[in-house]
Amino acid sequence: MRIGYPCVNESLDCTSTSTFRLASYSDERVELAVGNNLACLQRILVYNVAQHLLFFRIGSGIVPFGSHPINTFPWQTRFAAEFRSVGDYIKANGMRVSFHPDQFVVLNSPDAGIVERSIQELVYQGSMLDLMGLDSTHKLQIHVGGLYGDRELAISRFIATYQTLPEAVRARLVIENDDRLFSLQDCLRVHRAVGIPILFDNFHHECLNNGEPMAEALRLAAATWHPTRDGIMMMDYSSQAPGERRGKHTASLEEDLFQDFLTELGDLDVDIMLEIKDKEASAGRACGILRDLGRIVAAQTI
DNA sequence: TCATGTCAAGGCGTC
DNA sequence: GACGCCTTGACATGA
Repeated sequence: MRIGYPCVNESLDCTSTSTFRLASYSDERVELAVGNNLACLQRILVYNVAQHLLFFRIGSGIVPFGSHPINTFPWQTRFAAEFRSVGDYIKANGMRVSFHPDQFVVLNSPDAGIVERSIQELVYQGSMLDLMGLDSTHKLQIHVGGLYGDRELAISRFIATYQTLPEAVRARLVIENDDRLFSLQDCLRVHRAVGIPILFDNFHHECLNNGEPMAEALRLAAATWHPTRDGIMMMDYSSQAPGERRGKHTASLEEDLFQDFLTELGDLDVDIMLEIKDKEASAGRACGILRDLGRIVAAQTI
């Protein structure tokens, strides 16, 4: 079991997603930004290893306009050594990483242009994992997409598009149950059609479900992951922000709720991404709880 | 220097 | 049809 947090480290004075406006695009700015972003990503990973946080979601913006036609800078070759170095570090420390493309990636859109741009974005993000030399246990995480007033059609369009994806994307793509449109059961239908693993989100399941108890839902989702090809299940963990709109993520880990969740989890082995606003602070606390429970080993002193 | 508006990209729900 | 929300930081501009 690994614990992680997404994209941003609040303790370090750098960002791995620095960018600029499309209107001020230049190859020089791409080169500068990618160099800075990869250097910061490396620092974040070192920090994470020291804290024994071995799961990390890399931000989509490592390469500004990475899938936009304006970007013709050969960043894949220019930064091949840096990507490889990051990947080597990830492997050497037993880490696992993922990407979560933004909401603009909608594979089941009725608009062919949106689908094409979505595929290009997935190809871009998958190519970074390729450059890092990381296998198909490191994932690209998306939602099923929009409803467009017809659930059946929306699901069938996702399945049809999925079957046209490049193998490098398909091998890494996973779908996450969301909090408003596509429940775990919807994702299971997609899984049964094409074999795609389901990245389970406990908080979304609380918001939208078909009556499955949490423990059962976890096991249904975990069974969609092929042990060698996909690795153990990745999941997102969060809880409701007290007093806020339903579906809003909590600002800080509520330890009693996390303990309750671990009871539901039982002996299931998963990698947990804490989608909680204060990032590595809460991830560190979760790590401490699991260490006390003997679920993970203590961090190595370097 | 600081505050604030804005940024490639989608879709849903509300009014 | 317009707008806010998701979720979020940080770029870019103007005071």
